Order: sequence, then structure tokens, then C-alpha cells
Amino acid sequence: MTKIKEGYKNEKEIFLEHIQKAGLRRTAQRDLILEIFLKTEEHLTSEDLYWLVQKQDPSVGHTTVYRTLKLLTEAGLAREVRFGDNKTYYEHHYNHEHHDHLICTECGKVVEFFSPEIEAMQDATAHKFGFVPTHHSLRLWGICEDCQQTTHESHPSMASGAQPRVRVKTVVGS
Amino acid sequence: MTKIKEGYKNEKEIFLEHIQKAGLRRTAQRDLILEIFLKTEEHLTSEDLYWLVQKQDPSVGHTTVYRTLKLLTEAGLAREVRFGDNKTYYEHHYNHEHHDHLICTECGKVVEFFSPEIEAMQDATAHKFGFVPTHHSLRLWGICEDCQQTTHESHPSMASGAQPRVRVKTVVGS
DNA sequence: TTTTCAATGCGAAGCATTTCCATTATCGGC
DNA sequence: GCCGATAATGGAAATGCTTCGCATTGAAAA
Repeated sequence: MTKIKEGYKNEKEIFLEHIQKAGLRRTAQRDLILEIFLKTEEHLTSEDLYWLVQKQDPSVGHTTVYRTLKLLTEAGLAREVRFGDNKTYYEHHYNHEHHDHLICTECGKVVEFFSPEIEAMQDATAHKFGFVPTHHSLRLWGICEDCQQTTHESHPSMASGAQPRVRVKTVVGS
Repeated sequence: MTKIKEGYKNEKEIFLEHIQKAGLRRTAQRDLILEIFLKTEEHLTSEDLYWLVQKQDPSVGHTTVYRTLKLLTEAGLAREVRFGDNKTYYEHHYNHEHHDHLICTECGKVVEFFSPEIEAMQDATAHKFGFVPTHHSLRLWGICEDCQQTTHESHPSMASGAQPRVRVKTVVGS
């Protein structure tokens, strides 16, 4: 039991706990999907994960990946995010700080940020209207530094609000 | 030209202007769809609008409603909103203050709010990361006052994050 | 009025996601 | 270690929202 794997181990334990508590069963597919999910960088779709899983076990189907991602979300290991392209992306949730997203409308770059001030004001706003806040989603769109400097030919794939396939992840605390 | 209709008139003018500027054509269908859209309360899907239009002109098809809503959005008369149920809702945009949404996870009630402080901090955050902000989406989920008081049987239709059909609109400035 | 080409509306296609269901596999109990 | 109940799987089919293709219609410039 090396020190390095401890992070993974914990998440696997969380998963097992959730599985047992819900009266579900541990399967090789779920183990594999979790393992591969844990190794990824953030913001991948069920489809993305499906292809990664395929490489190791071509017998796994789309359906199982969808179902397992939902399971991981329930277990608190994954979080669903949408960027407006009608796809559901997933990112790590357990042991990861909560954050919001800043998205470049030109190149699709995604910057993750966290602002305690904004968080506090959101909670205050919810309470002001009598709500007990549970969660939220804040997305800011704009043009990133790089894209401001290049000539204004917007990418064809972005023309009608479409999002690019590749996302640059940049985690910045604040 | 009565005073009362001036608001509508303006929006129709905006639409015509947009139509002409883009080299498009004015049609009876577009006029009808705009007219009905203007009369609605907020947060309706293309499908919702389609049925309203059907009542007055059964010959109009889904496609035209979709296309026209997109047109209205480009013209700045409508705004697309998503509440997480994979449907695109539209709300009035022209002559309506920008606002964000507070959504009850129990009954689906939607409260619209505006917080200049949060807006300012969002812009500041974008700039901090070198972005020129264009637009944003902020949604807060929680349990509304009414639902906090009732017993905790969550509505079946909301069980897996589904959204209700009927939305209560409440505009509150702040 | 003629001409041009945008707009329409139907059905079909796309796309992400879910459902169906027969088959397979887990896991508690014997 | 073997059974048996039943959860899980995966492939195909279905779903729900949205868009496309295309033949036809119609707006508006000439």
C-alpha cells in the first residue's frame, strides 16, 4: 500500500461504501470505469470515458458508462457540468475544491476559479428569498487574453455557440 | 397608436430592423410567432410556443418556431435559458432587466433576482484572469420557503433532477 | 408582372441519453 | 464451494429535443 495510491484508495472506498449502502453490487465494469475516471483530467463526457474504457475492455457498453457516471455522481465522486453545447461533462468532485468556470467563447478554453466573496453573496441572496441553498452553477463567458490578441476570425466550430472538443484546464484558486 | 401597445410596437420594430439588416424577409409566420411570444409569461420552450401558435394557425410547423426563436434571440428579443433538464427555455430579453435564477429543487419554482454586487464581482473575476466578459449564467438551487415547511416527500417528477412543467415566475429587483 | 431566392413545413436524420430485456454475474445463505 | 435470488450488463431499439434536406411557397426587388 504505497503512499501514492492513497488518494485513489480513498475514492474507491467511498465508492464501495456507497455501493453497499444502496444495496448494489460491486462489478468489474464499475471498478474499471471508476479507475479510469480517476486517472483522467477533468471535463470529459460519458462518450469520452466510454472510449477510454474501450481500450482496456472492449466489451463494456455505453449504457454501463452512463449508469456508472450517474452512480459516481450520487456517491459524490463526480460532478456534472454543462457548458452549453448540450453535452454533460463530468469532473472530479471528491477531494476537489468547489469551483466555477470561465469559458472563452472563441477557443473554448476553460478556466476554473473560486471566489469566496461570490459564494458568500450567493448564499446571502438565496436566504434573502427564503431559500435554503443546496448548490449552484456559475459560468462566465468571455474572450480570453490569447484570443483578444489574434485577429477576430472566430473559429468555425464556435460560430453558433458550439463548443470545441479539447478543453484546456487551468485551476486557479482565489 | 395607443400608448399601451407601444411596448409591443417597439419590439416589433426591433425585429423588423433585424430582419432587414440581415437581408431576411418578413413573413406572416414570423409575425405571428413574435406576437404570441410577446404575450407569454417567461420560460417557455419551443414546443410550448409551438402549441400556442398552433391554436391560431395550425399550419405552422415545429421547425419554423425553432428557427424564429433563434432569430428572436439574435435580434436581442429573447434569451435562451437552461435549467438542467436538457431543454432550452426562452424568456423575454428586450426591455427586461438582466437577472439570474433561483430554483427550488422540490417544487421547481423559479425566482428571478438581480444582484449588482454579484454582477460586479463576476466582471472583476473575469478581468482578473484576462477575460473580456460577454455574458454569464448563474443559477442557485435550494429549497424554497413553502417546501421547507411541508413534509419531506420530494415530488416524484423531481426525483432525478427532472424539472416540472409549470414554473412560477417571480421578478424581484435587488 | 416577373424573377429571384429566402422561408416554409414535412419527414427524416442527428445526437445524447434512456429504456427494454434476455443474458450474465454477484453475493448472501446453505 | 454451490445455489438461488436478483442486480448488472450490453446491444438494440426507443426517446426527446433539435436540425437538416428538399420540394414547394411566397416576399419583395426590378
